[in-house]
Amino acid sequence: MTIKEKVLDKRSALLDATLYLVNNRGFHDAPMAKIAKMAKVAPATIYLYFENKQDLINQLYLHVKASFSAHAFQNYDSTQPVKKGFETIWNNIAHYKINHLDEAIFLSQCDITPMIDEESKQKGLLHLQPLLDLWKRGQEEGVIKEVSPYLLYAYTVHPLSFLISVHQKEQFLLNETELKNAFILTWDGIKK
Amino acid sequence: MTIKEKVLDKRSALLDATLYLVNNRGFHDAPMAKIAKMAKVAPATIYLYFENKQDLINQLYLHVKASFSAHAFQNYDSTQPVKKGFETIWNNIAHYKINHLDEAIFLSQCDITPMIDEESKQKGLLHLQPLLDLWKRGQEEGVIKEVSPYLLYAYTVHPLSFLISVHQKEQFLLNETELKNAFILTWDGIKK
DNA sequence: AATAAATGAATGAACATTCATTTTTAATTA
DNA sequence: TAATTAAAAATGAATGTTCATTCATTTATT
Repeated sequence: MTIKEKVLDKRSALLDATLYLVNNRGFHDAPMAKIAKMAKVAPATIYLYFENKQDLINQLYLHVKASFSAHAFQNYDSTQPVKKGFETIWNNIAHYKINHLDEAIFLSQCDITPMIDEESKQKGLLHLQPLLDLWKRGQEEGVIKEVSPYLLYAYTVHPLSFLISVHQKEQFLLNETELKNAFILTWDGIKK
Repeated sequence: MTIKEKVLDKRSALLDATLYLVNNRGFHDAPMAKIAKMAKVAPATIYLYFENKQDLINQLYLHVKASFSAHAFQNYDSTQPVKKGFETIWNNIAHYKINHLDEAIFLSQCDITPMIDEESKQKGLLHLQPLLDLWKRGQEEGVIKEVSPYLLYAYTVHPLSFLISVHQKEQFLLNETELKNAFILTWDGIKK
C-alpha cells in the first residue's frame, strides 16, 4: 500500500464511520469520539483530515453525492431515445440506492435536515445536469409532459427515497419485480 | 382564559417552539434552554409537561401527525367514486402541507431521521387506513394498478414532501396551477 | 537526525436534568 | 367579601455529564 493509499484509507475509514453513525443514531448522537473509535483512530486524528465536525459532514455529503452521480450516468448515452435514456438513468439510480443502502439513506437525510450547509447542498446539485437536459429534449420532442423539472424529479427519482427507506426497515421488499412496477408508475406519470 | 386553556397554552407553546427550532437548526441544535426561552417558560417547566427531550419530540410528532390526518380526510366520503375520493384526500394533504409548511417539513424529517422512536412512528401510521382502504377498492374495481400500497404511496403522497421542501426554500413556487399539474402526474402514475 | 503523522489526556463550553425555593391558584374559613 | 392556608405550578440556579477541540508528547517515515 502506497503512502497516498494509506492516507486515503484513514480518511475513508472516517467517512465510513461517520456515515454509519449518522444513519443509525442521527447527527445529534454521533460524537467525534465514537467516530474515531469506529475508524480505529484517535479523536485528535480526525482533525488532521477535517477542520471540524461540520466540515466532516459536508465532505462526507459531497463524497457520497459524487459517488451517486458517477453511478447515475453509467452507460448513459445522450443520443439514445428519450425513454430509453431515462430508463437507463433511472435504473442506475435505483440500483445504486439498493446496492448502497447506507449512502442512499444518508443522502435522503441530507436533503431534508439542516445538517448540511446550503452551500454544500448547492454544489451537490450540479451533478444532475444530464438528466435535466434529457428531460428538456423529451419535452421538445413531445414525449414528456410540459411541467417543471421539479415536478419531474419529485415523481420519478424522489419516490425511490421512500421505497428505499421502507426497504431498509424491512417493511417492504424492493426487488427486481417491484422495481419494474415502479418504473411503470414513473414513466406513466411523466410521459405525455 | 380557563385553567385548562392556560395549561394547554403552555404545552402548546413548548410544542411550537420545538417544532420551530428542530426545523430550523436540527434536532442536534435545539437545546432545552432555547426551547424554554422561545416558549417564554423556565427550562425546568418543560419537565412538568414532558418526561424528557425524547418524550417532547415524540409527543410533538404524534401531535402534528394527528393534526395532519385530521385534515387529510376532511370532506372525504368513502362512498364516492375512487378517483374523486382520492382526489379529495390528495388535495387535502397537499393543502395541509402548503398551509402548514413547518409541520410538513417536520414530518418529513421525522420520516427519515432516527429522531423519533420506531414505536411512535408506528402509532403515527395508523391514521392512513382510509386511504389504504380506498386504494384496495380501486384495485378491486380495476381502476388502480395492482401494486403494493408502498408503491402507491411513494408515487402519490411522497412526491409532495419533496415539492414542499423546494417550495419552502423558494426554489420553486407550488401554486394552484402546479398543484393541478402534480395531480395529473399522480393520477397518471397509479391509474390502470 | 529531521520531519510528518498520530496519539491520549486535558480543557472548557454546552447541555439535559434536578432541586430547593418562590409564586400562583384554589379551597376554606371568618 | 376578605383573610388564611393548603396544594399546585413555576422558577433559576446548581449538578454532573457529554462533547468538540486542543496540545504536549510519542511514534513512524524519510
